[in-house]
Amino acid sequence: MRIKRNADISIADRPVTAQRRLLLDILKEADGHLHAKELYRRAAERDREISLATVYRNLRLFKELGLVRETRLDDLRCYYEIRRPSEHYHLICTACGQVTDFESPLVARLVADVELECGFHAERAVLHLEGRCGGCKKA
Amino acid sequence: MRIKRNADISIADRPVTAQRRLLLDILKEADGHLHAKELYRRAAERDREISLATVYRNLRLFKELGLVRETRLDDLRCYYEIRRPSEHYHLICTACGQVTDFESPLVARLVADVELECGFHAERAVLHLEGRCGGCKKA
DNA sequence: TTAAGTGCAAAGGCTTTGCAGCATA
DNA sequence: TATGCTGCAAAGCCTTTGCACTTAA
Repeated sequence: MRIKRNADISIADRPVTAQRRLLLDILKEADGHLHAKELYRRAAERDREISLATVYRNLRLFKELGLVRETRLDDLRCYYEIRRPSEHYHLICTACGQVTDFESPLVARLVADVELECGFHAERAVLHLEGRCGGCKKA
Repeated sequence: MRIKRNADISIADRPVTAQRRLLLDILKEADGHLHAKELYRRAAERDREISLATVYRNLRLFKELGLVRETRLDDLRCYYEIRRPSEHYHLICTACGQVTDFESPLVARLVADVELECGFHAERAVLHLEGRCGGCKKA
């Protein structure tokens, strides 16, 4: 066992262990859309002792702290990505599996419409479009 | 074991067993948003011998035939509902758990925008808004 | 000492699958 | 007989949890 604390980043008031730092680093490098096992695989390349339980525990922590966003892009598992200032959504190509981000001002309008018409106050919109990306459309 | 075939409805060219009929009936009555175990629970009230495996197998069949739509409204499980002619989306109240349907023409516009701007051809939009329904907003 | 984090293994919960028996043609 | 559906039980997969040990303050 070796837990190395690291003071140059902070995760709320929680201790920053080497594992946490490593996981956040990988999430940032990956630019999103990692599932837990893939994150674990990449982390294990740099720290052979890290465990899957630690990955899950910290993903949950990051999520609760708002550092990371969890989304279910398929029916198998959750995907995680560093939370960015602006909300975005996903395009999922059912042919090649590629996941791309997109933004649209229409989502905010839709949320406003729903509040007016249904009285429902939305705090989060989960939106992804499934179909064929530019490349696969041609093929 | 008793498999009773029933000719007065059809499921593509597949045999309509008593179990399939029962499951479709319950899905129709429920007006959507059932998860597999709840569907099983309700089915078992009328047919004590039906099995959870049959529920899952037939949900998958219905899904493949386009009779039923599967959506993950939370991270635990999938929810199933009879597919209706017009596409709709869901409002999920994080306070009381209530799930409501809504439609919006903005989704079609968004899909068109994405096709123009990103070259992505969407075949399905998965959209739900999480927040507080009218009742829970006041409380 | 006290509170918190970790690895390991076991357990949970949802879903799928293997198998033998039954149903229909 | 041949194909397809079913129930049951077991297995799969993702995720969480219990426990003992380690770390840091």
